Amino acid sequence: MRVVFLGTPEFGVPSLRALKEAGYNVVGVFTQPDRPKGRGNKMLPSPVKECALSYGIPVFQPLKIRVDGVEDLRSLKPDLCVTAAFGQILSQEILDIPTIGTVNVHSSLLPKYRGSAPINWAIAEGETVTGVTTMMTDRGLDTGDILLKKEVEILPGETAEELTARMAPIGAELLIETIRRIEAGNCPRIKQDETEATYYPMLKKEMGDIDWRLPAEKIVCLVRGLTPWPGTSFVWGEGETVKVWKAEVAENPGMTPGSIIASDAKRGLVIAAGENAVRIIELQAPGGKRMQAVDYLRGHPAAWQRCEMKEERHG
RNA sequence: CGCGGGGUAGAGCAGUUCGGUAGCUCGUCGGGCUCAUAACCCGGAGGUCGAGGGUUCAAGUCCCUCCCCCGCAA
Repeated sequence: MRVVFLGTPEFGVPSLRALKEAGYNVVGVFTQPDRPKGRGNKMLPSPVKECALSYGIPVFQPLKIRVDGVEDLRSLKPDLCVTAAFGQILSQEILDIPTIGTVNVHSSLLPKYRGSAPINWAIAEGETVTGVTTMMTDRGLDTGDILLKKEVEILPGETAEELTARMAPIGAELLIETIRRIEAGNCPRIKQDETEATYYPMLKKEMGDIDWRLPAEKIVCLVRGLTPWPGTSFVWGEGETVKVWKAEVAENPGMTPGSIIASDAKRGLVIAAGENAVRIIELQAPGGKRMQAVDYLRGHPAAWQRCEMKEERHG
């Protein structure tokens, strides 16, 4: 069976690797073009590209696969296409190429959390269980028929980064099982229940702006869900943006949201929220690296003076 | 060469403008006080100031080169 894999970030790597190790004939890999990344704008290949090259699989990086990737894909004569966090929308023309169809590995329990950032959103919404779903890709956004699902528990305090790393191999395993059952002709295939469906948008930088009027519980979940990107932050005093890496719910003696309840090395950094308060455990100041909040306070003994929070940030 | 911030004791920082004995908070070690404590008091250890070169009587500080870390941009 000729398989073409489409994926970009780290999440897809275990799936690609699993296909190879299960002995499938991966005849080509599509991934996002190398883009200038990081300091100095160095061009960096995607994790999936690196993995593909290590296996000697031909790599294709069309800017828009539905425009300039169609012929390449067709020439590979795939029986099956597999997508895992590819990052581009497939056209019907593309979907029609593989004879069996296109299987997508999606990191939520569909039809919940459709969209490009299901793991982040599941955590941000305070879920305790999520999962991976394999589905037949169709024209819609994560709307295709469900093949197999596997639940994954979200651990207390777990960040999107940690959970993604944990779910990627689970997705890979489910993918192989899915393909085996497709080959065997006994793979379930059920339509998604549209009444149960939820869609969540792409992550944007501004989503990480902390609104202290929200309940502390909500803010803490947002911090976990948006780690490491886009991250959560708030503005401290005179325009200094402080990034929050780790936080927990603390008690609020009744102070107004955004005011500082504590900021010393003994009690830590505690800020009042709409309900309860948020203790910031790990933070990152401009130009600095992430550090324990108490460490930051040691070097900035007057930090408490800059306590006017901007409460009217993004409504 | 995309833009910017930074590297000083185990941790976090000040000192660099204008060269002149290496400082602060915390931790750590020893001692003391207390029914007791994340409290308090006294004392000690711990630093090639990222690396190399240059200027100077004298460089953490001025000049040149390099290395490393971080933010923006996705």
